[in-house]
Amino acid sequence: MGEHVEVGGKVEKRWTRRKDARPAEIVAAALDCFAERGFAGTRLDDVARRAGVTKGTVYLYFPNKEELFKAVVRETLLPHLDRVLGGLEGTPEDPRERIRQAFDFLSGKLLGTPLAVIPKLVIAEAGNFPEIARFYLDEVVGPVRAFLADAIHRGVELGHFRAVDPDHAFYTLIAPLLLAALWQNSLGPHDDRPLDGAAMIRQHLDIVFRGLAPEAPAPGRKERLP
Amino acid sequence: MGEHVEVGGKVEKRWTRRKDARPAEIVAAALDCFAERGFAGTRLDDVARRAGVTKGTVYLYFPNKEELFKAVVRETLLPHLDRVLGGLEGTPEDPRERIRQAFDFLSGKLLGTPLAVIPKLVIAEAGNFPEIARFYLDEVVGPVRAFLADAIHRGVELGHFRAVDPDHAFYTLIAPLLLAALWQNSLGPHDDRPLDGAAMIRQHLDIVFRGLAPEAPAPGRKERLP
Amino acid sequence: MGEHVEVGGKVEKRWTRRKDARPAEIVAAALDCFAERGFAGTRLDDVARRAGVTKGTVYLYFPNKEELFKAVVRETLLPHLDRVLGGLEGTPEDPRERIRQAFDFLSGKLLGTPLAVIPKLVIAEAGNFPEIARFYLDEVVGPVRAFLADAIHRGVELGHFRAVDPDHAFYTLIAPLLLAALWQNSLGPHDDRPLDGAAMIRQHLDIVFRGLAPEAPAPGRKERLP
Amino acid sequence: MGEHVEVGGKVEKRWTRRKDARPAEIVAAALDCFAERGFAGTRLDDVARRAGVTKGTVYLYFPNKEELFKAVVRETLLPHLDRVLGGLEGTPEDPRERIRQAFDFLSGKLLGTPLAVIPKLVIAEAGNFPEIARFYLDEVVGPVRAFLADAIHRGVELGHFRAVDPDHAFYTLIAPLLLAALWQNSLGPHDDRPLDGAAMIRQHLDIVFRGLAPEAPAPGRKERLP
DNA sequence: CATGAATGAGATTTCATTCAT
DNA sequence: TATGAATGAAATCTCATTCAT
Repeated sequence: MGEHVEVGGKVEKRWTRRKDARPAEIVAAALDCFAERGFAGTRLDDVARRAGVTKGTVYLYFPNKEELFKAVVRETLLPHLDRVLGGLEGTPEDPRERIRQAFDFLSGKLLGTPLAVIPKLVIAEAGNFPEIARFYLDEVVGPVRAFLADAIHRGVELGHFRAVDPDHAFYTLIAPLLLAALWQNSLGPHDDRPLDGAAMIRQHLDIVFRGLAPEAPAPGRKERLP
Repeated sequence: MGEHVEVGGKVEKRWTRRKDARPAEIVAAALDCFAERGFAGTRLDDVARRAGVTKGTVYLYFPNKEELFKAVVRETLLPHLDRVLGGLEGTPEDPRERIRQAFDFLSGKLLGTPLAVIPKLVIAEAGNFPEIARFYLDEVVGPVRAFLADAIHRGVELGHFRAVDPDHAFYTLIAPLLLAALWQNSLGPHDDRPLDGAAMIRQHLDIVFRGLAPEAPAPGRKERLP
Repeated sequence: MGEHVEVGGKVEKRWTRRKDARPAEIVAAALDCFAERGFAGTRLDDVARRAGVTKGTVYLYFPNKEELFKAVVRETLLPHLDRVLGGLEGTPEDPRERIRQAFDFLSGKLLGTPLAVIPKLVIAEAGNFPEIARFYLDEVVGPVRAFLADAIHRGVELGHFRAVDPDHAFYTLIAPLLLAALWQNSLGPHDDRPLDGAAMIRQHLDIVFRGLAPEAPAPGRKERLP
Repeated sequence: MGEHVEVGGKVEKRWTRRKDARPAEIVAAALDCFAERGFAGTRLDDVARRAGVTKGTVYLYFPNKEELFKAVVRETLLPHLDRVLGGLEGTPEDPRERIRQAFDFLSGKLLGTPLAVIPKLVIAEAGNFPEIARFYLDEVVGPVRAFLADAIHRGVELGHFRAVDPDHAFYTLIAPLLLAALWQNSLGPHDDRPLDGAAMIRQHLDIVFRGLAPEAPAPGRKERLP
């Protein structure tokens, strides 16, 4: 048995000690695997190999597969949560601006980043991991829904929007963003027509803002849509 | 245990249940299991038990787990496909009516029915079953997208809609319906706020149709929105 | 892969169905293994091979190794318990006769039978299986101790024995029997001097009965010791 | 973490504990673990933790688990062997006194000391460690048996005892002592009736000595047994 | 000397699949 | 057709052992 192994095209020594880096590397590798094959479909051997370690090392940092899964969701989400939800707390008073800014943030943070696989993972495994489902509801869905529904609500109150149910409108607003994230990690790669998520989202907001505009052609109002 | 029982002096088959129903029962049971736990997370034992048969019987009708999975998706989809896609071929010339009618159809066929778990299943397993992914793209996504994008396109041409990209607008239209279906089979059960999918969809169409309406200045326009 | 396997020198078909026989065969095989190597030292593979089945079959009947172990102790003990403890309920009024008869029974049931490995097993694994320890105390040690201590007690009351502590005398009585059982399954096989357990026990009872005889040379008493 | 710490202005070795003590500490810790869980059931990690060191350190002193086990039995036994067996070589000519003194010694050295777990360990692992079995037979069982059997033999020759088989009588004599040691380290802790080993042994010797006493009537008899 | 991260062989356990009945 | 005992490959998990620091 040789003294060296090839990892990602690079020859490395066995027995390299990198305590601090390991857990994060394993979590990253696991995220990829879980996203590709789901929880049950992922073999710890694959996670280990992808992380450039052996199975034993995975168990050095995570007591079992289930805890690794939870760690993956949490760890992948947590560092972004503050920034994303913090990003929502933008200043603009105008509800449309608030929403648009939030969407810029969300789509920037979500689409095309590894974070985008999390929704798929959570949706797919909610049945097996109620704990994760609730965590995601509390920490992600809840705040985002609160922020957007509140913005819509204020838009209605301030006369920028028609009288709509803010909670239902929330789905109208958010669904295409989520769908784009799911698409990229499921059917997208098998589809021949590529989806330009950012462009789609731009037009989406445009349509929805017009759809939310007050009934009467409020005289003197200037709709500015980029 | 013998193959026959004597009932009232007559020898009868022990299992009188129509044997032709068996495969369908197994598929139905499998759909539930796959939807709950995913492909790899589902044990054939569970499928069998839920179908009221034994594992061996499953293998009588399906050569292996993978084929059972494909059968589930196909069989669950196929009997609806014609009706749904046929239903899309509704007559109304007015694009908004066409779309509205299609949505009535789709949400009626999807939300709250066992069919609603299919999208989740396909999204979750697309990585493991490219064949299924392509089948779903070809047989479901494609036609629906073609129909809706075409309706939008014609709406634009006929002056009912503003000039929008029909492919992108398709996502704006369809996303909340899909999201509702996913929600019901993943996070919904863990959320304390129930989602009234039909009501949401109604308002959604309302918003989108207004958002697609041509620029206001054209006087003499008759917006008819229920 | 051949259609036949060699089990115990005999060629047998694979896939022989013997539902009723299996659990007992597995328990018997496991008893041997556990007795030889202890709980942790026993590989389920060995148990399976010795029982002429595969690992999977073991798990068909026992949920895990621990339950198999408990089953082994219980099942090995239970069928003998009634007979052994029942055998204690001998009729003779004379305490010495009661005790002697009980010892005949116990040594007949214990020495040289597979039952003899149980004490070793229980002693060795009491630390890991408190449940087994208590079971053995309750079901085996308790009754035997009660019977013998009671016989001694009555012997004292009736004037057949000196005034001794029956509980302590119980150890004097029983220890060599137990030691013989332990010996046969541990050091005995490595010793060059074979131990004739039955003979040893005979002399043991002789010594102890004399040692328990009342102080004064009770006139007219006839000690009959074989 | 540096190898040195500054204490009161002076640089001192961080680990001031005598390094010579380490192996003994590890052996002591291992004895406890092996006694509790058996050889295979003991994790080197536990041994290390109990000894206040790390696994690596164990390997500094013992080439592997098996050697550690052998070392435990040997090291635990050896320092006592001389004293115990030496103690047996007591002066008294009277065989009963010789035996009683030996028992005082043995029960003092065995009961309630860490030495008492060795018999359990040896009995439990004799199957896996024939070498240990033979070592124990040669170094412990042999000398003790020789001493006691010889004492009994001489007792018979000198007319202090009846004509008995010394080898069998050896078991009658020693069994309760051994049983007490086993009991304390296996079932005893799970029993609600505590065993006063010393008291039991006292009465035991009393009974056995009486049981070995020559037949009353024959004054001046000299029993000679082959 | 001592550490403890990393290893990898081997154990337990699961479960899709087979096949005698 | 239906069963379910039996299989065996592959998964998860454990832990004695190694070695860079």
